[in-house]
Amino acid sequence: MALEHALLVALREQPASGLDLAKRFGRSIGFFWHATHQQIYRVLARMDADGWVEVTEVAQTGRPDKKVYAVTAAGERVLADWLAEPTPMEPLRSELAVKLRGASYGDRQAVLDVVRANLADHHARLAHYEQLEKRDHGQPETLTGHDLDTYLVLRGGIRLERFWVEWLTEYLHAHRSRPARSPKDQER
Amino acid sequence: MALEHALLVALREQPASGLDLAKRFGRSIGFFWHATHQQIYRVLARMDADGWVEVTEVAQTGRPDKKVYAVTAAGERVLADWLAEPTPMEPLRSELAVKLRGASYGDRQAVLDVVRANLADHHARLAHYEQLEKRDHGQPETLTGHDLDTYLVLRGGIRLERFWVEWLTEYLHAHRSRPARSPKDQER
DNA sequence: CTTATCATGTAAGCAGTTACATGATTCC
DNA sequence: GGAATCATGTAACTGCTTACATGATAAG
Repeated sequence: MALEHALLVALREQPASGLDLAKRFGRSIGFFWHATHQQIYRVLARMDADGWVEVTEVAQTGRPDKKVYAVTAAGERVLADWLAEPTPMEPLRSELAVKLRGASYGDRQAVLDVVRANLADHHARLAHYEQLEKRDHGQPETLTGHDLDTYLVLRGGIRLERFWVEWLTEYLHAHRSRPARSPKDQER
Repeated sequence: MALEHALLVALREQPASGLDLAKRFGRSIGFFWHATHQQIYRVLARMDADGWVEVTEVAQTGRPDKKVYAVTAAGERVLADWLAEPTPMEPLRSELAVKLRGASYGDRQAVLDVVRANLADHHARLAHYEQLEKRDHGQPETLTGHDLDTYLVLRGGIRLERFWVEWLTEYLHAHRSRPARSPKDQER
């Protein structure tokens, strides 16, 4: 379970409310982690009870109050300890990969359409990430500390999207080279 | 939820018992899906109740009986329908990525050690997959149908491990080029 | 006047992990 | 005699998702 620790990292970058965090998890941190606001609220409440974070209620004009969370000294210790722990290799769990493998047990063309749709999504994301790279990280050679880490995680996002684009392209290409005998033929 | 469908794919390849499936999920299918035997037993029981699979009790000499599951006609239909459904882009959830991003909030050297350990694991897996490719798929140009799909999913496993190796190598290299001022310095 | 955004939460349920249990057999 | 493998399962728990609820303001 690492949502706690992902939240600690996010809050050390910048104290924030639950909804702020949910939004950030849809952006930069979201390259490799995702969480809904409900889950974030629950975990935040637990972390507060455990003394890892502290809350400041902030009144806003024309908007509901918000609870801004910040990491406590105890939370900093928890995070530092976790960072030094070994992380076991996590197995990827991909529904699309199961479909690629099982394509011959259904309508092949329909699966290829699903693959094409996913390929388009990954292309779009890759373009978006590459734009972020150009916009936010002008001269990466000069970066150090946390700024360097942020950049390198974005690099990971880019590399991951390239992995998807290349793999799905290979899949489509391999099946284009070996079409069904007749266009409307069902495989068997 | 796709474990059901992953099991349907596995059982269409070859009818099997719960433990057989658990073992297979540690191998080829395991490139992109993983499940423990307890989870498999539970899902298998539900699929049996739903009429997606049927059980044959097989007596064995010197071993406990086993229940061999096979996909029913209804199960085949469920699988075919699912294969044609669009699959939303799934966000990757990586604990290691969180550590990369948060490294400056702990002992940087300890995190680099964690990264090195993971890099070694991914190197080993990559070598293993490449060996499988060489051993099981001599001339890939000749493959068609399900054999081609199996090969292409293995290709995905190889590409994914390369992604990890390249990304983690980039991370280590970037931090080797920008060392702490003094060897025992703590970052801040 | 409706929709979207800000902001926080409750409730119900499913998916998945971890620990434990059983009972026989084969290997060392 | 002890450990490992084959084979199936129960029980307890955690993590996470989905649906729903509230109540205000800003934008179209």
